[in-house]
Amino acid sequence: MDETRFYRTRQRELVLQFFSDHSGECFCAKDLIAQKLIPVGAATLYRALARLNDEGKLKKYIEASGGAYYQYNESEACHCHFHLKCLRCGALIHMDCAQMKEVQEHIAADHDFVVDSGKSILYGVCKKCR
Amino acid sequence: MDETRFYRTRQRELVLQFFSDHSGECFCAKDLIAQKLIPVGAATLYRALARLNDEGKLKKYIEASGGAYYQYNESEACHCHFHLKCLRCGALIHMDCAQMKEVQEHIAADHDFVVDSGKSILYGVCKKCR
DNA sequence: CTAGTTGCAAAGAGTTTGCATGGCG
DNA sequence: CGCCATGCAAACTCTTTGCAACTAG
Repeated sequence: MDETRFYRTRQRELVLQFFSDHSGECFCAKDLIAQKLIPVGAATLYRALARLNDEGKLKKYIEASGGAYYQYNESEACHCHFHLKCLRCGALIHMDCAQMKEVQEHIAADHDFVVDSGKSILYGVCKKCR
Repeated sequence: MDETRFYRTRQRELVLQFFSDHSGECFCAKDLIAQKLIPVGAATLYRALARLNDEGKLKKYIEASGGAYYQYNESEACHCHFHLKCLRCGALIHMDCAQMKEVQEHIAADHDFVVDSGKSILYGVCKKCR
């Protein structure tokens, strides 16, 4: 049994609370620390982000430049939810679309690959920036 | 006029040659340096990769962990070429598939977003790892 | 010869880790 | 109380930059 129990601490609550208050927005650790958006030590913040991501409460994205961004994850179960990220303005668009589910099925059937839409971001150029 | 002319140097030729010889494979700067795959100084390698990417001769990808990977760019025009990356074994699968072209058209038409397949990686689990 | 290029080493940026102290249960 | 979590600072990793020597044109 490798049952480890975790404490519910003020700091992790603060982090989760912050993201919950800014649902829909993305933040990277660097900014959260530099702008002191969450009153928590840097190391603790990194540890909290990693754990909350593991727990599925936050969603982690890798941005085009390679930086890690986090966002509050409201819809755990949605598997037809892809993200579109504009390379020009940086907008993150949530694409809830039934047809994309078919795409996943196609890839699974014809390419033997199970896509995790939650971890995949499609990069391109949005309407406004074109 | 800010016309800067560039020299054709042995080092940059070596880098491009290496990628050309390993067309279809991806490498990150770190590995190229650590394994001494190209007999060129680290700084020079980084500078060469950046420039060759700017020139369009190499293609740069950001991997899930945030690391930058480069690949020889043979077909500039191919826009139906997506990549599948296995989250377990790390395999990078090249998916040349006409149906994905339709997907891009769908996203463009219905979501007003032009996807750059060369910059987008779909994450998931490959056949072997399932 | 002139200006871009190399390579070393040092500086940076972002993230992780070690360890003593603090706090949840 | 035991054990996990915190926070500081130091360590790390990957990448960029400064600079003197070098080389393509």
